[in-house]
Amino acid sequence: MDNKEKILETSDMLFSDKGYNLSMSDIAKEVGIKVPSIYSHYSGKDEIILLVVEREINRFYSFLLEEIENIDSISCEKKLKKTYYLILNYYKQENRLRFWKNISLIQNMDLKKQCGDLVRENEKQIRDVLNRVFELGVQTHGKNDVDTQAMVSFYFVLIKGVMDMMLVYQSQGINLDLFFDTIWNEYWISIRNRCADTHSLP
Amino acid sequence: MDNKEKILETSDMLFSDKGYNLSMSDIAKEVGIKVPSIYSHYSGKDEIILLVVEREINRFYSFLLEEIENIDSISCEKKLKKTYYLILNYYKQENRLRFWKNISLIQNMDLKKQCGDLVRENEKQIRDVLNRVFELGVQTHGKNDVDTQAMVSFYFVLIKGVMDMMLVYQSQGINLDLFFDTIWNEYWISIRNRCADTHSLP
DNA sequence: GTCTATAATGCGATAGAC
DNA sequence: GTCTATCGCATTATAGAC
Repeated sequence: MDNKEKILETSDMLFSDKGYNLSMSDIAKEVGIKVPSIYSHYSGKDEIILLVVEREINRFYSFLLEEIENIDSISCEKKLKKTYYLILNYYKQENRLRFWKNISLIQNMDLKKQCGDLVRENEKQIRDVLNRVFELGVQTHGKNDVDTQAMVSFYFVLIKGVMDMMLVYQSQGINLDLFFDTIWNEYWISIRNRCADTHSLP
Repeated sequence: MDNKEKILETSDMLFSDKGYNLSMSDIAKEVGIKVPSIYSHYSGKDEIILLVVEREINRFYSFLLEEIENIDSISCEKKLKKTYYLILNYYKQENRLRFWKNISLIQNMDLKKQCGDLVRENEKQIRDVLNRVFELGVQTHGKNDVDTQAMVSFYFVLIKGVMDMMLVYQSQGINLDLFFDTIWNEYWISIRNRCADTHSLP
């Protein structure tokens, strides 16, 4: 791997650790070059961070959209559950959760806005896909009067809430898989009456 | 107000804005003194931040615990709903959400741990209170086999998730009250079968 | 592309006069 | 308690030799 690429890989790692406060000297030390050499590849710190964040955003959302497309089940529950675990297992990976948390904490306002816009744009796509899943689910269940947009919002709250708790639990070495299951079960009870494929009241 | 107090008030404001990256010169400028004067009141930046965070944590949790105690309703739903809005309306206040987000992002690891421990300690108290609310709720509903700990976890996920979304919505000027209501309704559907005081199936 | 040397800035913190 | 002056350090970035 050439140094140009190595700089980005190193910066990805450092960004997940230190966020915007990663320093050029940190990068140089880790890559094994001196600071001025970095400037022969990139214009500066902000360009590097933007590139690293863009790459990660594209990687995650293209992965997620492709995986969701490939869920062959027509069951609403299975699609939602699979997506839930897809997202959470992605964030369970070393550093990925802190990487994403650090995006929203970039101190440079211009850069922060650029990254935030990129995230929102992609998140909207996921929102649309999920909305269609819910619409199909409530139709199958024969409840056309249900507000699917609210259900998507609630689904997002669920994911974001679990991610927030993960940060704490991860540092305490608590078993995350068990936590994921517990929360999913609680959640599924909440919506199975509205978009389950088979009626299964308690 | 004397300068000693004014330094803390200013630091509270600056911390919610810049987090750990607030600078001694920022504080001095805002208070209207020079940097060395701060050192005649406090030992340094870390002491100031610790004091400011401690004050905020104590303020919030004593407020919350007192308010929860004072909910005279015996209805499980009302208690949970009231608590939900208490917390979210507190965080809706100018800066408070970013203040709390910044606690978890303090770059000084010792300081971060001290603050984190303080939060966890207080959060555990809230957890216990909520657990009793759920226990009472499921008993009244006659469903003793329900896992109330999981319900508390789910309730926490709910709150944390909404808070995460608030950060985005707040900056976009979206009506938060409507969002709070939507999510609460979605949530309540999920648990009314298990701890509602009156059976009210759809 | 990589280096040495250095500029320019900002930071937390201190000495010591008043 | 407040100030001026200053230290020591880290940061991003550039000039110019090789």
